[in-house]
Amino acid sequence: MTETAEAHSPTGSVRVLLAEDQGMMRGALALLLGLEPDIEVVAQVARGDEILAAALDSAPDVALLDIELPGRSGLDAAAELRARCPGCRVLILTTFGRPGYLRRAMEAGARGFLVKDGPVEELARAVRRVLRGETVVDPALAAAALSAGPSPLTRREADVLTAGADGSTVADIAHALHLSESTVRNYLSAAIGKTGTRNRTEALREARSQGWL
Amino acid sequence: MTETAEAHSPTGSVRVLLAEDQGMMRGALALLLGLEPDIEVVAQVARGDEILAAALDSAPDVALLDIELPGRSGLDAAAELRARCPGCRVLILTTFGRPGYLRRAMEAGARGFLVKDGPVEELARAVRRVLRGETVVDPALAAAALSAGPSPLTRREADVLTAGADGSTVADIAHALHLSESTVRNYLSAAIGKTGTRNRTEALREARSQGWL
DNA sequence: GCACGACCGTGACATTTGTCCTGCCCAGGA
DNA sequence: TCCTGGGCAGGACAAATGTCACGGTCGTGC
Repeated sequence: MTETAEAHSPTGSVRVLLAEDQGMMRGALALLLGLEPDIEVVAQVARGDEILAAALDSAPDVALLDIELPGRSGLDAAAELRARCPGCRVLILTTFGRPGYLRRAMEAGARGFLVKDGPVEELARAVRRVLRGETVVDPALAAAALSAGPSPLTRREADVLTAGADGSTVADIAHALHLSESTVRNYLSAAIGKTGTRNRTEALREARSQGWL
Repeated sequence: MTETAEAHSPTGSVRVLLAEDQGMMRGALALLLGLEPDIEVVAQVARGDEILAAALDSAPDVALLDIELPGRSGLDAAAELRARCPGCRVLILTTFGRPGYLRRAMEAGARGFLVKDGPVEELARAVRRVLRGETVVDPALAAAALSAGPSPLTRREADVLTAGADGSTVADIAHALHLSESTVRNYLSAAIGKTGTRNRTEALREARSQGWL
């Protein structure tokens, strides 16, 4: 007995949940997938914190999740789905092929990782492959993710870095995180050192591009 | 005689050029527009510097342009099309409804300005309205753009700000722009003052959110 | 001609940022 | 048990950043 048979709804049509914040993108993808004879979009959400409820409600076979969503990260939602909605396979669909994103997606139990570049046809193909139990990942990206290793930043270092992303001063960050200014400077210095950069702005860029935040 | 008749190709089908860097988005929109019986996508490009050539080649009625494109800004391309391809109406399609973007789009001769939020149906509707000679702009956004006034930053202030966006030091910027470090600091200070912010990072954020860069 | 503003530069100065070293507490592993 | 690593904090110091006052050159417009 194949995995496909288990996962399929009896009608033979793949039930897909779509989570994507940009309205036009969401609508376009939904319409597109809906055109495929064997695919049916049963739920659409624009926020990360609406994913779980929608999934429990509509029991999709595949959840197509953007990562950067308002309310809750698609990666967090993926982990949640894994626990609360085991029949549902997660396929991550993201703008950025950051090594750290891929790593975290896999750790969260995602079955596939797709970048928003590349042709649209890949989307339906990936949905079907994931449903068949295959794992869908760009090999080059996978290699990069493996070779890069996990994030060298500690939880607090990442916190401080993101808290300063908007141009906040050391004092601002210290206040926001209930830390002393000395501590903030120490974390920032550590983050700068670990990223091999020269200041917090560069450190932030590097950490972001690696998917460490 | 209506404007529509002038602009239309004889077949009665609207010829559309699509410029959008994200592959999946581009493909999805092209497919979608292609589904409309009266619309035909005659050219697709992923870079800003390919727009003009493609337009001259395919003579579209409407050019659907993203703003943030590699190679050349969609806004610059719009101004170019206005001069070299007068029969072609420009419809800007962008992620961010920044007041300054709208202002510059209109100054560049765009006939419409659409944000990527909002439903997909708006897209085909906007294409048709632009072709009929109407101007398509979200009224709330238009009001914001008008009330905000034009950018207070001079060309050089904007240059220096963007050159420092990646965390470059004063010395880096000075070298990149062939300026003295003192001059760079003066421009930076001016930009910080005009944006009412406390440092270059905040100034950059503010200038970006206003569409001044 | 003159005022104005954009452009470019200098130098001095105060503040912020980044580095390094020290110390303490606590949890988990060898 | 000791050792290590994370979290937190203080202090001293050098470097980068931001401010200000000043001077000069252009072009545009009144």
